[in-house]
Amino acid sequence: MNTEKKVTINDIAREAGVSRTLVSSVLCNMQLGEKRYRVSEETTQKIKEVMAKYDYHPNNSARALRSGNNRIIGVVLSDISNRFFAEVSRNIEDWTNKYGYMVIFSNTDENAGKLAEGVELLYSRGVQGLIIVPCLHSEKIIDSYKSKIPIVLLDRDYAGSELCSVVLDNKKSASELTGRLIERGHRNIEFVSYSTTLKNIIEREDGYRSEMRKSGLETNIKVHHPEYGNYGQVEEIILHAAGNGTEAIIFATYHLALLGRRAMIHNNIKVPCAFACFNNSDTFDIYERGMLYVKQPIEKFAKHAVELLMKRISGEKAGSECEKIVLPPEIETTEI
Amino acid sequence: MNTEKKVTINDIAREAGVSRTLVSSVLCNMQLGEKRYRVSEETTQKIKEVMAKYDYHPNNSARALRSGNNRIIGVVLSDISNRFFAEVSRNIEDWTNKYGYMVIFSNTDENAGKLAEGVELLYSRGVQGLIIVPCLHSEKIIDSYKSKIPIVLLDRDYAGSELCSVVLDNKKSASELTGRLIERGHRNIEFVSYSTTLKNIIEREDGYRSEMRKSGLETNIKVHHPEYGNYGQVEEIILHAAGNGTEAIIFATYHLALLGRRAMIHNNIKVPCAFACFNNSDTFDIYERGMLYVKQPIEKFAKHAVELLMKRISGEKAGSECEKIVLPPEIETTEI
DNA sequence: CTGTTAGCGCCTTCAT
DNA sequence: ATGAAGGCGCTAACAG
Repeated sequence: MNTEKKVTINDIAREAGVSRTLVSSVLCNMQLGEKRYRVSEETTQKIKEVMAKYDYHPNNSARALRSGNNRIIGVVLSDISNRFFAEVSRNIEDWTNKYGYMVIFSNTDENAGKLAEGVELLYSRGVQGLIIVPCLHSEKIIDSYKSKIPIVLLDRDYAGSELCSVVLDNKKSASELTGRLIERGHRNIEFVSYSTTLKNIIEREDGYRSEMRKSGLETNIKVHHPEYGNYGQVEEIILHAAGNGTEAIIFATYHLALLGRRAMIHNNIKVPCAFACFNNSDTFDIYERGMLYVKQPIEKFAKHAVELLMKRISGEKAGSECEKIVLPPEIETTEI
Repeated sequence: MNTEKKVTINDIAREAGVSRTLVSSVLCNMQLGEKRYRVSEETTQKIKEVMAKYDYHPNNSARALRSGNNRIIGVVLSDISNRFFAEVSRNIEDWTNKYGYMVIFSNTDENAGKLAEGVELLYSRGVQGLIIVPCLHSEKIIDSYKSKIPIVLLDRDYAGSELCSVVLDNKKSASELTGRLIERGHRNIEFVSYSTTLKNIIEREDGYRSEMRKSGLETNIKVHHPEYGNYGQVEEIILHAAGNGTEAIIFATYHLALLGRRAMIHNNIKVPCAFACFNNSDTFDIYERGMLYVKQPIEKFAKHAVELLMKRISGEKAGSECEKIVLPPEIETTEI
C-alpha cells in the first residue's frame, strides 16, 4: 500500500525552490477565501503546480497539533438510526462542512451512562465543540463539561442549563395541534404520552391541556400514560377510546403513534377519526391521508445548532450568556 | 473558556517526578491490555494518580502525528438520513468503536461528483481507511484511490473492482422472493424496477426472471422500468395491472414500493394481492400484514465491512487479493 | 513579499 | 526499570 513515502511540505518547498513558510502561506490562503498571507501571484502559482504534481496533501494531525484546532466537532444524540435524528445528523453534517469542519457522532440510546461515555470519548479525542441531545438524568454530566468545551444543546434543554440550545416550542406545538382538531369539530380529544420528567414531553401535555381549557373543554381532557414501549397498554387505551365516543387522539411521540395505529389496525377500529403525532414519516404520508402532525423544522435545528457552536468555538464572547433558540411549530397535514 | 492551559505529558512527568517516557509508557499500556512496556507497579500507580488529579487527556493530534495513525475511518454512502443507511451507519459506528476508531461520514446523494468530493475530503483529512457505497459512474474515481488507501465496498460492488466488498446476494434474494410468491399460488407476478446499470438492481431482475423461468412461468414474466421517481408511470403500471389479473407485484426497491403502494391506495385498488420490496420499515410492518420482503442483514454488513477494513489497515497482506463477501438473503413476512 | 527560527505534544529508539 | 534525545509535519512569530 503506502510504499511511496508521503510527500511533505518540505518536499514541496524544495521542489519549488522556496521556503516552507511560503508553501504554508499558500496552503492557508487556499483553505480560506484567498489572501490572508501575502504571496506573489507568481510564486503562488508555482507552488500550486508543484503541489498538484506531487499530489501533496497537508498532514492534518500536524496542522491540528500546531494550530490547536482539528476542525472536528462531536455530536451526541439518541440514535442516529432513528428517523428524526438521522435527518438532523445529515443536516448538521452539511452545515458543519460549510465551515470546513467534520463531525463525529456518538449514540446514547437515551441512556445517561452511555452519554457520559460518549461525551468523554469525544472530549478526549479533542473535538472543538459538542452538540448534545440530552437524555434523562444527563444534566450533571453535561454540566461538568461546560467549562471545558463549547456545548450547544439540541432538541431538548433542561432547567438550569446555562447552555446555548435550539429546541422546538413543544407546548405551542401541542396546543396548536389541539386547536386544529377542535376547529375540525372534535371535542372528545384524548392525549397519549409518557410519565416522564423529560421537559419536551411534559410541555406537549401542557399544551394540550391549556388549549382544551381555553376552548372550554376542560371536562373533556383525558390523558393516558402507558409504560414506555408497552403495546398492551396502548391497545387497551385504544379499545377503551373506541367504545367511548372518542373523536380524536393525540400521540405525544412518533413511537406512540406507531403503537396506537397498530392497535387500531389489529382491532379493526375506525372510530377515532383524527390522528396526530409529532413527526412526519414517508409511510404515514401514504397511509394516513389528511392526518395532522407537527413537522420538526429539522434544517433549522441543524443550522442554528451549528452556527451557535461555531460562534462559541471561534471564541466570540466565549463564556458569556447562552443563547436559547425556540423554534415555532409548523402544523402540517398529510396529502389528502 | 480554555483559560487554563491544557496539561501535557510534561506536566504529568514533572509532577510525578519521572520522565516523559514513563508517562508515555503507562499511557500506552493503558490503551492496550496492560503490559507492553515494563513499568514498575509503584510508578504506574503514582503516574495514574497524577493523571487523574490533573484531568490529563493526551493530545490526539500529537499522537496521530507521531504514530501516523489518527484512528479515524471514513464512510461514504448515499444518504445517512435514508433509513437503510442510517441503520448501517449506526452499526458501523458501533463496530468501529470496538477497535478504538471513530467514523466520519460523507454523503453522495447517489451522485458521482459528490462521491469524488467526499472521498477526496476524507482522504485529505488523513483517514486510515474507507468504506464506500459506490454509486453510478463512480468506478473510476474509486479505482483511483485504491492504491493510496485501504478501501472496502459496501452494499454494492462493480465489475472489475479489485476491492474487498460486502454485498447481499441480490439475485438469490429476488428469486427466493419470487419462489415464495409462486408457492403461495401466484402465477401472474410482475416486476417493477429501474432501467439502470447498477449491478444490484440488475441482479434482482435476473433473479426474478430466472425463478419464473425455472417454474415454467416464462410467458408470465412482465417487467416494468418506470423513470426514477416518476410517480405517474408507476401509477399507470398499477392501474394496468389491476385490470389484467395481476396477482402480485415485486418492487425492486423500497422507494418503488412506496410509490406503488401510494398508487394503489390513491386509486383504491385491492387487486394485486401480494406485495414485496427490498427492505423492512416500521410502518409497512403495521400497514401491510403478511407482506413478504427481503430483510437486509444490516448488522452483518457493518460487521464484515469494518472487519475487512481493519484487517487491511493493520496491513495484513496489504496489497494482496481482495475478499468478497456475499451475504445470503433472509426472506421475511410482516406480522399477520 | 519571503526566509529563519522555534516549537506544538507525543512516541521511540537507544542508552543507562 | 527508567531517562535523554530526536523528530513526526506544520504554523506562528519574527526578521529581513
